[in-house]
Amino acid sequence: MSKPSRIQLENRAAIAEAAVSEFSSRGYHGATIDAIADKAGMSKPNLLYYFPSKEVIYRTVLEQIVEEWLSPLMTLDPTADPVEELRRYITLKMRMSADRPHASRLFASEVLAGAPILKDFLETRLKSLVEDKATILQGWIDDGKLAPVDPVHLIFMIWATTQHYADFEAQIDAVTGAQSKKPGFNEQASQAVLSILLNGVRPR
Amino acid sequence: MSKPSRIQLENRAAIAEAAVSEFSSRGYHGATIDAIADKAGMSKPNLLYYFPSKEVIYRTVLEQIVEEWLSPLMTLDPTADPVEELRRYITLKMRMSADRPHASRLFASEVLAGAPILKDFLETRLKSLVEDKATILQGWIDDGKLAPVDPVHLIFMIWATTQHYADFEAQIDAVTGAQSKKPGFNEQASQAVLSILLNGVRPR
DNA sequence: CAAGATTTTGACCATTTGGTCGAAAGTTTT
DNA sequence: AAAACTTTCGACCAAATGGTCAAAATCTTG
Repeated sequence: MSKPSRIQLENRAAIAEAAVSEFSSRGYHGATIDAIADKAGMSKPNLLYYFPSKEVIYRTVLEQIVEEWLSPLMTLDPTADPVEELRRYITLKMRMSADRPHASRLFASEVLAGAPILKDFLETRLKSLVEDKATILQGWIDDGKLAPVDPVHLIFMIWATTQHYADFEAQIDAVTGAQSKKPGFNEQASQAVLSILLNGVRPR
Repeated sequence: MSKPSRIQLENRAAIAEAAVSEFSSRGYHGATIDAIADKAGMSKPNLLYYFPSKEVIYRTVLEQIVEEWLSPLMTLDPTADPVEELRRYITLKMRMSADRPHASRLFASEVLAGAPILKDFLETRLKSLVEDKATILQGWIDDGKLAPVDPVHLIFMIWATTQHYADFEAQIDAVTGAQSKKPGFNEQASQAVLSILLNGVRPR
């Protein structure tokens, strides 16, 4: 096993990108290898030279997404100011939603379907991560620095609201008249989300 | 055209229920007529005697869902207390999420895919409904009865958080250790959501 | 209960699609 | 530039699946 060639790297990347796009908008079963290969600029047999099967493509891109999806949650600093920490985290997640909407939708699509592939990951790594962060939040609550709310539900709410802007983009565009494409929309949305969530958890 | 017989009504209902279940967990393309027919307790040709095609089944159940999904938003009373009105609405949506998770997920799946079927509905009826309710919310804000937040984003946040409990059930179950099946979980979730959202919009 | 209408289904067809194969085209190495 | 290796793809296959049809079974009604 030698290092992958330049062609290998380029093609694998092109396939992954095309796959995220196709899987996220058509769903696992709706996406076809042909369409992914087309979008990646190669023939179907050529694509299958790089990935052995459709399912492996799916697993591969899903794993990549999960890794980058997870990273920002890991950085909650228990010694910092809770409201500012949450502001930073929410802002980051809003930006991720705006930057990689396909990735968000692919993850959503997998979970919607009952997370057949990610179930194990969710039950182990994500679970312990959430428990970990919930402890930090609970510590802040115990110190009176945060209003008393169930920390796990707070985490769910942050995920729900931030990811909503990517996952339900079609609905948001329809209702706002495609405002979400305009520059500044994301800032406006972040404003609103931050205002409500942070006021919602500020101790009173 | 005479009235549908008892058999017609029963079978159409059984098919619709099976279809919601299949479409919501497998997606449009992943669901098969065979599986829907099986779940509805009949053969595939028999199912196709009641619905001419897969797409018509899909459209039919989606329309039913949209109608019931829409109804609770219509009842915001501008003369009532804003926080209490929002509490009522959020509670109702949380209950809907818990009662009809499949329906919620089917709707989510359609919007995730770019709302190919519902686009028109979202751009017309839902849009004007949102504009309508946003006006009511803005009125409350102008009266100082609600914190100044963009009303449209507030509506999005309510949808996001409440539907999250149905749409991401797999993730929530994984992270909480299948707590969501236990009685009382929905009350606890409602508590947290209400606490954060209502405190978030209460004027200060 | 018999005639007519409705409901049900086994057998079948056409298309789509995931995946294979062998040979051709292109690259890299010696 | 020849050998060796990597990459590409046309042609093909088998399974899955949406949908048809004619005949059988069942139900309704005069």
